[in-house]
Amino acid sequence: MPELPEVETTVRGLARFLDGERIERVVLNRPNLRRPFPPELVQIMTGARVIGLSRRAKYGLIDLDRGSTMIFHLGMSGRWRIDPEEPDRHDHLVIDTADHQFALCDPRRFGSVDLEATETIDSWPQFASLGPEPLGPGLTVEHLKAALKGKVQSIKLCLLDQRIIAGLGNIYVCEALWRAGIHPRKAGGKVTRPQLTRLIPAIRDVLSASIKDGGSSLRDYAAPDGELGYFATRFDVYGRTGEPCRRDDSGKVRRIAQGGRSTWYCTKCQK
DNA sequence: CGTGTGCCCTGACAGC
DNA sequence: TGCTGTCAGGGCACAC
Repeated sequence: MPELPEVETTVRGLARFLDGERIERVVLNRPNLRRPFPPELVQIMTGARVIGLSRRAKYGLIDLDRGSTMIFHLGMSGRWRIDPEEPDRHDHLVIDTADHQFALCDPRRFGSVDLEATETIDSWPQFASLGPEPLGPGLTVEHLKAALKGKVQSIKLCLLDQRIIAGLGNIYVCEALWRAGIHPRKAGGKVTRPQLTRLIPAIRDVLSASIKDGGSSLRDYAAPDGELGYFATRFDVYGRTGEPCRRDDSGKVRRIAQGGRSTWYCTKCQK
């Protein structure tokens, strides 16, 4: 379920227990997720100290004191379990520190784990082509105007494109388009300047609200058997097929398919 | 190049 | 109670 807010929440949660700690043991329970685990992963991580955790787009980064950074992606179903009471059959990678255990659990195995040099992390191919962070200074109307110029593809699919904005997924694209009053089928290149001007705070607000939500539910994760990666958010359109619009209750939420995935929007207030 | 399609994988749920 | 079909928050390879 992880989109940007879930990854951010996960990274913050991990940091509380992992930052500054020495990794005593790393166990791989299978050879790969989406890709094979890096061959040197266990050797490099074992005995290393964690010196920082951060997020880029939907990737979590764990910096080690050996000049390497472990990069994880949670795919569709990944999450970190902290101090699990019982092993799960989908715990594919397990890390032990002196005081805690961290299990990367991912039933669908669409996630990934990579190891890269910390110094050159920005030129890692998966990072080099990413667009600006939605919560950073790079997301501006000028950037969007330029990135969407001439696009005939729908704005919904444009916003899912990580090269245009990094970190948006299906839920928050639907929610942001609803907040900004933009029809998901509108061509990217035809979204007007006033709409783009509304879209940026719409994106920032919906992501910030979710992170805040996740952050508050992190309290629950303080328990030794806590799990990371899930939190409840109240959505305005996502999954609300047939229900009245929260802005204008004469509008109805409708579900359509775009690029093989579902989009929810209000038939009345999104133009 | 831009755009569209199908697939990787397991689990949850609806309907019969 | 099984079975079957559908869908799921992501990203990539591939075809045109």
